[in-house]
Amino acid sequence: MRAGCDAMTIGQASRQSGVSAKMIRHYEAIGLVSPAARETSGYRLYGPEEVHTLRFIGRARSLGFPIAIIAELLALWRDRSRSNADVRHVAQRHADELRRKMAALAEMAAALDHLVGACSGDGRPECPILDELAGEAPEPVHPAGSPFS
Amino acid sequence: MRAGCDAMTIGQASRQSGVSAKMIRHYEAIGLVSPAARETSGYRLYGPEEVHTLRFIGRARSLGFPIAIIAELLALWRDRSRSNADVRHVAQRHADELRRKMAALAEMAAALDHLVGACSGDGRPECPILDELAGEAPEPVHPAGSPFS
DNA sequence: CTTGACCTTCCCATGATGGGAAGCCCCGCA
DNA sequence: TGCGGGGCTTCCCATCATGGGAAGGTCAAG
Repeated sequence: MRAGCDAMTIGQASRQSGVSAKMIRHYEAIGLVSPAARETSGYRLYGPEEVHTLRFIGRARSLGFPIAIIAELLALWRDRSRSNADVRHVAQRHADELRRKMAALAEMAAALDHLVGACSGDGRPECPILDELAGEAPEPVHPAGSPFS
Repeated sequence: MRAGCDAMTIGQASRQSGVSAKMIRHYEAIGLVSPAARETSGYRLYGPEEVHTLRFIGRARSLGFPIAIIAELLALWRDRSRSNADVRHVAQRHADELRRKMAALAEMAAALDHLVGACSGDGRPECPILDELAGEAPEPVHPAGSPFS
């Protein structure tokens, strides 16, 4: 494929990659992608190669990878002598992180469900939810351990 | 209980409430709590009432409530003519939000698990994870006649 | 009086994203 | 050739909750 024949502006690159122009500039500013070539006017120029990279970044973002990890993935992507074990390890660590966050949310949701279940919602002022938040829980939800670390 | 007899500094209030001094000042700055009384020296002074409020905030935070919603909860807490239905509704909405976030994470984790499962991690450069991120997915989710398993 | 712990305010950083302003550029149309 | 509209540039600000750290004032114990 001949490069340089189908250069495009940031708006077109944005549309083709699914990454907002704002984000493309941001990724350049923080060094995630190398500075784009410039038109004499100062406009950034993107070729299919760059768009491909941006799409890679977009997909990684949609999987929740943080920018720092995406930088690692990009380096591995470009390194033809990489080991897929390294890539797998990075992905595995991120999956673990996602599960950690899920567990934290699940814990909150469970506690919240319990409170909501304890509140009749019949329009009176008495409210176990507020009582619990105020620390005046008439009965401990979990017999041991306060919600604070 | 008589108020004003056991005033304390921000550090003590922090220890008793479990909310960091930094955050206590922040909550005051953004108007979540009313400005603390001041010692002649300029030190903030907190009584049991304020500490109680801070603990309320801390518990709500530990359930993942955002500050804006905590402000609502505080108002309801103080409103003796509140309806527990209102409180329940606020809590319910937050629980829904938590579940929404959990679902998003679960989706990412599932996709990631699939990729990790497809990568042998045997040390060679070939890596389905990078292939997928690059958009060169060799096989759809259900392998339809692909040469590699 | 010194020392050390504690307090004050102010600024900055996180992480990823977006909004918006001021100003330049480019293309098409009359 | 001139103009208008849309796209591009940079720069600043906001989110959301939290913390780090500096410069300087205060207090209590030794």
